[in-house]
Amino acid sequence: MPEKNHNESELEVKLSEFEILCKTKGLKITPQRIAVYRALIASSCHPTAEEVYQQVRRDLSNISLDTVNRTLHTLTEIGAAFVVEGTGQPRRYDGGGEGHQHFRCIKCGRIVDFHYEPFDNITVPELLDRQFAVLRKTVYFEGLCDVCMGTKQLIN
Amino acid sequence: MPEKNHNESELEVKLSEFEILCKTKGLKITPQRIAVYRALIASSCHPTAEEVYQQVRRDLSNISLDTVNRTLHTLTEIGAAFVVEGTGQPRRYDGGGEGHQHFRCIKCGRIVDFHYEPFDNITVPELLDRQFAVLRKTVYFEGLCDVCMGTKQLIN
DNA sequence: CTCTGTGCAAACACTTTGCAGCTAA
DNA sequence: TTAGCTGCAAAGTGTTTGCACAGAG
Repeated sequence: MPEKNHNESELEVKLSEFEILCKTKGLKITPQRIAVYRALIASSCHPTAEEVYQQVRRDLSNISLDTVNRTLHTLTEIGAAFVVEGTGQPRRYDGGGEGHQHFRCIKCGRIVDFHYEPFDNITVPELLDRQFAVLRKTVYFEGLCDVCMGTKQLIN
Repeated sequence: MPEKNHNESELEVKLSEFEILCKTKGLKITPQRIAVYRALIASSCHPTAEEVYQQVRRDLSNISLDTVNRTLHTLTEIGAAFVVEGTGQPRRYDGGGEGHQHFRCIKCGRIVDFHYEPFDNITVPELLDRQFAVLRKTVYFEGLCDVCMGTKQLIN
């Protein structure tokens, strides 16, 4: 699993914010939760539960895949993680950190991250904002990636 | 499955466009494909394969769920349908018609459609447009819906 | 006539659940 | 101490695949 260049302090900040969030929600702070969250934000891609599991195992050698699944789901519910859009199987997660957007190829399912400044601060429609608590705003594109377009042209 | 107020001619146009698309991609025009596509665009929500199946059965009483699944997948590949973002199980599909956006509750998974003019014509970043064929642009929000916020407050 | 699409059934992959022991607070 | 968490194993659920027949082009 590729890793990000997080500096130490940034990581610490995120972790303590996470612990506070857990406490707020009445969740206990367990080594497993810390490890899963840590692995998630350390990953630069959008790992599956399995991938997070493999990573976390390095520290907690006897954590179970179920716990990773359950924890990921929990993180998702408290807004500490998100399921990547347009997902097929297996589900892919995102630490929800820096602003970036996704492009997904409808043919091969590949997800390409990109960052486009103007999308960083989209305004939430008033109506929506009044009614719901918006935790995450994403712009999401779908279409054919370069590889699949190439393939297409060869076939047709 | 709730239905849209499509007028006849609009439906016809969509269907013939669909047939042309199929031909372009070298796909045969079968009653099953027509029926699935028809059911999909007639639905105002984001039906699951199962829901489409139930609908289609009214006309093609012995179509199989597998065919519906397979067809939905095919439509997805040719850009005639899309999988709704942030999907868990079961997958939900969208005919990709009118511009609208989605809000998804991270707690209960409910998907709320909304329409906000300014989001209708988002510009695709040049870099992306050069490299990929963007077929669909979506703004997608996640957070807590009114119901789940209410619940939350009662619990904590 | 040919080759793709369909229906059926079995196989899969991932996710969820139940329970007993464990652990953070 | 005690609610909540974890690990294990088993059960689900939705999706995919292989094959033979049927039907579109």
